[in-house]
Amino acid sequence: MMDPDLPLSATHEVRDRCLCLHLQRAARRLARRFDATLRPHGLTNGQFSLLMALNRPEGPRIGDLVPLLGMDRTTLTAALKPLERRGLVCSVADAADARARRLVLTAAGLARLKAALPAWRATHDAVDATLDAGGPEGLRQALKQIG
Amino acid sequence: MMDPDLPLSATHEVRDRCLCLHLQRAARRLARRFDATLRPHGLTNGQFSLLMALNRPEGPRIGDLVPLLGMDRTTLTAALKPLERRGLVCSVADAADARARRLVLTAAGLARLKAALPAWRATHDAVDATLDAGGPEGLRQALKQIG
DNA sequence: ATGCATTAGGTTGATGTCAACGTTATTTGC
DNA sequence: GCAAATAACGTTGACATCAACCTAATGCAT
Repeated sequence: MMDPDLPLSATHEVRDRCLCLHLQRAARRLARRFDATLRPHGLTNGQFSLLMALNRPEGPRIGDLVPLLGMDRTTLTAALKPLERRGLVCSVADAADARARRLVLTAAGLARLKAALPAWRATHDAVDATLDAGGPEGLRQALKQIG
Repeated sequence: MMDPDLPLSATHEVRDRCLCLHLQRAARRLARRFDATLRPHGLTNGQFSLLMALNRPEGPRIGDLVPLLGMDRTTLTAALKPLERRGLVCSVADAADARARRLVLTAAGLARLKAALPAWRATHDAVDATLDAGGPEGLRQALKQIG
């Protein structure tokens, strides 16, 4: 039945060792956990991270967020649409560069963020506590090397 | 300008410490890297993992893959559609349970997998080599604790 | 100054992702 | 045996994700 060129051992190798698979799986599960925590506040984990990144003296441009969030520029454009529609974010033309737009938290967006912060912190502390080997900092370091 | 209830320090706390953000970001970047490696073979990283999981003596049911891939059951249903349409996977009714269906690699799917395996291995080895602190095994352990 | 590469961003199409809800089949409790 | 609970799966709707392709503005080099 099994193709000798693709033995079960290859399947098990991917299952047990593939960092891409392990990372995707852990990311999905952790995302669901944060999504559940943030749901009462009407935010997903990605929306929380994005909104929080806008809390600066000067609103960032889309391109500024790419290295921070690690997502494609066009993904960001799409992710902003529901937030703008819900009035949590608005974009203003950049004063110095007509190509760019600055992203700004609205009062509603700021209120949403402030309300959600304790939930994020509680879940985050709980996750941190489950990490022993190397501690959370070791994991963050390892993730930084991968990214 | 900045709301005193949501100071910059909170924003920096999320940016620097949020494991959810760090995990999502690393997962996106690594996914793009594997996607690029697998693109000549017409597969994404997720499709590769999924197809590889079907390489068993007896095709698994959808529910069997949920813990392995860590994704929602309905996500799996959706992910299978393009693969079935392209003739890489087909589903057959389970002999013992009329509710379930078994997922089976087609000959084309198997060929695709075999062809893609060296690319996966090369990229995977390269990623492994970039991890020093704790080594790849330490990271996998940490990810398992999170998931 | 002007031409051209670069940069910021948008749009489209395909796929990935999940919650909420519904259907059908199995199992379990009595 | 049969009713209720459970389990396996599908569909829908909303959002996330990226590659490929496009427009417009900036900047630099001559």
